Amino acid sequence: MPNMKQIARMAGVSLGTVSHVINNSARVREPLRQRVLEAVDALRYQPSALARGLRRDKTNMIGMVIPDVTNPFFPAVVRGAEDTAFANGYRLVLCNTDNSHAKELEHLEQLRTYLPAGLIIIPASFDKLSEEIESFRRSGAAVVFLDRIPRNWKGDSVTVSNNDGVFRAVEYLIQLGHERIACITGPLHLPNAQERLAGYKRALKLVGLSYPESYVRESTFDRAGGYHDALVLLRLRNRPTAILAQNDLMAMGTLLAIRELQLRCPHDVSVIGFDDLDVTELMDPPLASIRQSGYRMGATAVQMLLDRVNGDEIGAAPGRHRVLETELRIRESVAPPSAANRGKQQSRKRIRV
Amino acid sequence: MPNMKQIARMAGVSLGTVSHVINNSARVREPLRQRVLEAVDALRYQPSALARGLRRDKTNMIGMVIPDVTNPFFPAVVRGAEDTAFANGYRLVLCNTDNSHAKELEHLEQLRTYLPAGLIIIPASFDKLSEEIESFRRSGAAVVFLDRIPRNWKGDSVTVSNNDGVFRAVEYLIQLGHERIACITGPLHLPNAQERLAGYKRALKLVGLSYPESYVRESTFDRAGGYHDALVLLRLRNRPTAILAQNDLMAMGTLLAIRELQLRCPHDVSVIGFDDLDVTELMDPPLASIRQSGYRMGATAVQMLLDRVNGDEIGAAPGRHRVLETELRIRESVAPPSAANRGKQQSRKRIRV
DNA sequence: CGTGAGTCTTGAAAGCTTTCAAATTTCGAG
DNA sequence: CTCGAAATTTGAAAGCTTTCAAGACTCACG
Repeated sequence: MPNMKQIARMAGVSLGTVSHVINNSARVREPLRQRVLEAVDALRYQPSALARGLRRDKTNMIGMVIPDVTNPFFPAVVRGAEDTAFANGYRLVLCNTDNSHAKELEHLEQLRTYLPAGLIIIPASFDKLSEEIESFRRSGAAVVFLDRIPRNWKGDSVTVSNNDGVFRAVEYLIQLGHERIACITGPLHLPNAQERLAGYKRALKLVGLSYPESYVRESTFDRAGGYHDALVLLRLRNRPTAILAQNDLMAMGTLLAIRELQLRCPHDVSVIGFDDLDVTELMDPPLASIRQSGYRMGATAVQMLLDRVNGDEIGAAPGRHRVLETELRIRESVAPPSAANRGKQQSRKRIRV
Repeated sequence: MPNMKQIARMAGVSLGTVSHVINNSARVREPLRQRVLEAVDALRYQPSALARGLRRDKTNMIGMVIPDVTNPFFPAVVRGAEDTAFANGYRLVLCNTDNSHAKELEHLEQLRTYLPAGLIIIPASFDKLSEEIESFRRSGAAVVFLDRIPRNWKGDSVTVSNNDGVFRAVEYLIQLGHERIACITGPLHLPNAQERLAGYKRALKLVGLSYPESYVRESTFDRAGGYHDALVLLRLRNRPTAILAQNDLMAMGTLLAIRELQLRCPHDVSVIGFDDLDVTELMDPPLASIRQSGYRMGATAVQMLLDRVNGDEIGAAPGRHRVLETELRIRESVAPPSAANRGKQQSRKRIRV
């Protein structure tokens, strides 16, 4: 591991000059410049990122804090982030929180000691997070929230149009003739779950469809959760003819539950998910879904972060809030309600919320 | 961001003492010790990972170099690695190479300047890699190869029993009565693709089943590859009754191709994949697969790496080569060949390889 | 009370880079 | 050829920790 001193000696110049050549931080006359570059080449010198970070008070790392790479929505986000980070000379430190506040905190505290250029975070906790995040910003790191945004967050963020996406999906179901539409939500302390639920309610309200309270079930964003709550919904006396699951994993669980009860999708129950994972088109039946591009979210977040880092004044400009579009992808898991199920038509009245 | 100097002043001791308390690197009398700890608490002091790494010539980071998180097999590996890394106070820097040598090299060169404690790598290139890897080891980092191992690698590694896994799967197909068994392989410059192919050949040879050269198709480890080569196989005059795809993505592509040609799985063609991804049981039909646990691979790799790091002499002990078991998971995509297809029985003769 | 062996503490050096003020060189003009 | 301004180059300091040799204490023992 050669260092600058060796380069300086070999090139017959001072430390400062070597630094200037490497960083283009000052004009250096051509002959010297050449000698330095030759030495760098000869010794295969690479500056120590540690020493550099120590001196500059900032490294080229970006902390990426997510709940769990194993959840199939997140890898695309990570990839989008890593690609644009890499393209700009930055590296990603990946941290899984499992939605645990304690783990999140530990990751953040540790990350901070590396003086990363910034932080992309899909938060696990909301209220208690702010102090640690503030401490990050004070130390000069740019912070971008992704997918889930704490209410009082004033900085940069990237989300998708959760409300609208679900609204259009439910609207579509209604147009097909569905009147008994249920919704399996994620944990309602998460803003994105709330927004998706709001979109559901908005669509029903618009046409004056009512729904029993039992049609909305708060669950967890995984397959087991979807499976469990779908079972409950499907056993209701007044069984829904369509189920909107707030993500694809829950939708998969719903399909399993339907199969288990010997019902058929879409004949007996239509299902729509959210995310539009790659695999959903291979399922039985292929799953309709509200598409959001994780890749674009990750890429956008890092881009915003780098804009901040390269911008003149971190924290000076007001926070930007990017909202990416969603897109409804209809597949075979959705169909008009069958004659048998359509029977007990309900009168359209005001929704009770 | 308080530093040690401030702690020292506040506690009325010297820098050295603070360091000793924090690292337990020397006995410190209780009263001083207390004062230091109080100061640490009061100022919420955390040592700078950069300065520490610079001084110690080693950080608590582990470089994780993989082809692509977006490939559904890898997230489990990453997660397994991150979990055991985190549990031991280490952090993961994630790098995607897209199987490009250039990207791999750039990642490695950059990583090295951070003096990571170690490196877990699923290599993209093989021959040309050794120099950079050697340079890593010389700088004191432990290196563990995962999943794909260069021929001449003498250090630590983790793989699965590729050959055996495929052998048992093909054996199973043969027991069901299949005689026309095809194989879609990954790129054959990859050791794991070679091993899986060898397992296939071994099983056929054992019972003296021959197969036309056209039954082995080298493809890419993704859905598009599987789809494309399955189409070719399915259009052969002597259509195979079973296809072994060397990973689940290719198996999914195969299912798509079968559907596209209006054939039925498993009635017309049985399919077995490799990996046993979570989603495969939801597919149409549920996909049989040779299971390998990515999580365990990742966790094992980091454990081996940390053993090295904590061991006395890095590089002293000979390389350990862990081979994890695979397990055949039969699902509805596999059935005995139908009567119609079984017709043209072939005489069992020596295989030609 | 003096001494020597331990036991604690300390301060400085080292690890590698960036940056800044100061020193040196270059160059054009007179 | 000389001078002053402008352009380069330099060396030291700073950033924060760990580690090591050396100094300061403690304490039992004679």
